Amino acid sequence: MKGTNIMEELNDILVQRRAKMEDLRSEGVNPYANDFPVQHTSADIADAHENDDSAVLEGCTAKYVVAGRIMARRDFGKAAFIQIQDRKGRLQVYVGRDNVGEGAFAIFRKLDLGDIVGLSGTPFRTKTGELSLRADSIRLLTKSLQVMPEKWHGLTDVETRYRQRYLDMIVNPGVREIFLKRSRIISLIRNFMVDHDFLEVETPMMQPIAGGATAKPFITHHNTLKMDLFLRIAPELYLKRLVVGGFDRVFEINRNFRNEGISIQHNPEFTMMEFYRAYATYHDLMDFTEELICHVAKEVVGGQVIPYGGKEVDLTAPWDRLTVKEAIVKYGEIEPAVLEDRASALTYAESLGLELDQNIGYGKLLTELFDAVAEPKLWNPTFITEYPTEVSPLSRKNEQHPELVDRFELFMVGRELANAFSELNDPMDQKERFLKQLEEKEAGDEEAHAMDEDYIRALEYGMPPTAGEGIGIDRLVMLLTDSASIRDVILFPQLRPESR
RNA sequence: GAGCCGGUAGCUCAGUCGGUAGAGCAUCUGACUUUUAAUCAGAUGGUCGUGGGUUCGAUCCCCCCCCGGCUCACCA
Repeated sequence: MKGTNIMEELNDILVQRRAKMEDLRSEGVNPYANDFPVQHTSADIADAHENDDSAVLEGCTAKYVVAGRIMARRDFGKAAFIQIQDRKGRLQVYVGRDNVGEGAFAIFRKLDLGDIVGLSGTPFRTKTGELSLRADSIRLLTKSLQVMPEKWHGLTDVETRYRQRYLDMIVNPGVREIFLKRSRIISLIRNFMVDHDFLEVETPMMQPIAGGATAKPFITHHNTLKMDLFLRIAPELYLKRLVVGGFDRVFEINRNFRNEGISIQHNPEFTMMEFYRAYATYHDLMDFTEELICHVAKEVVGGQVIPYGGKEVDLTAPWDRLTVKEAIVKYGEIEPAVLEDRASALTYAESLGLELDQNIGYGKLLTELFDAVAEPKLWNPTFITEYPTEVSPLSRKNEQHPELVDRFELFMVGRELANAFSELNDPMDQKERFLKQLEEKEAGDEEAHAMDEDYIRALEYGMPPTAGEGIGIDRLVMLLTDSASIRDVILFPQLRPESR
């Protein structure tokens, strides 16, 4: 039988809800009304009357028209207290038969937790002192056919929270807070950049060559062009083309996609801000980054010492600055000489239990050591400089030490938050670096950088000396919202499809 | 990709040393016009993640698979 009734698959509560909705319809109540002009929020009432005592409110004739979802309900036969939730918070409403009328009250009695109502009323204080609204009218605006999670324990199952984020947002106020903060953080960053005369731009998400970083890309296909495209792993090469074109202070806040593992700090799509500033060096960007993040933290968290993971992070400037080697020496508690030649560094790495290719380059070896020994211990913000040229195909070489590049990464709470360098603008050098990367690709490194001929051509027209940086926005939001997992700061984190 | 842990009512959880399951909240019926997890009386609700095996009998033991979490690997 084709038309198996879906009702048969529903539990009793869901069947009841649907039946109630039909009842309401038959009584002439539209369960999906669309004609209620809301005039106030819960916050308007709180803001206006939080300091009024019951005597003052007794004479108050102000009328408020609000709407929201019923989150709690305490019935007393001919009256009830409900709590409604709107975008600003919760409001207690006293609904009495004598105030709203017998007909409206009879319908109100049939409403469920989760239903959305519109109502009007005047403020008063209850016997226990809670600022509330005494409804003089109430009506159903939207029927909820699903059941709200438990009022006390709420929704804690992480899988359901991520899959049904809407429900998570309804019942977990902390989740709302995080995403309100996320929005605020991004606004603050955007305003800061614009105030410093940066121009916001949008560059391709679908790219014929996935450049600007070393990572495995997602592949997609354009039917009409009959060509594969890559979802971008970074906007870098396009933004630098804009610097060549004369937009010499640009930034972009947008998604990158990397086809790699998922973890507590990695989502396949993540938000990054990249910015480029001509006539600046990576030293300038260290100061700029300090200023930017301190500013955002002050606005969002209220200070420079912020809670994270049960501890505190001190963002007070100036931040520590160490070279890669200094950091390994400091946190590995070794003699500097150990790192001065490849062989002794490799012996040291093996003593730590690192499994490395015997042919690993000296530069790569140093960064492996740094990741193992120093990164997890960098709690307060620290700039790390003097990265090997070998692992930095797009960075400008240091003029005194060409085996190093003018680059820093910023670390906090044991993880990388930003990566910046003085840009390589010598097209010949750039071409050689790309060729070197191609060799590595042929040697089996899937993530080696691809050759981008047009980018070389752009550099040949001349790119002014420029410094550029990428800041991981999700990780910054994690830090400023004291979130342990990147999934807690991404509205819809990537999950496998729900099995049915 | 590997290891460990988990999946029982709408939600939060307990439980069965193998004899087909309980609580609280929610829901339903009734009482109640100032409650704050309201209260009181009664009631309903489950293919115990999926499939297979062992067994007289499996939600429980074994195996495969699915989904999630954490750790590691890769990376930002």
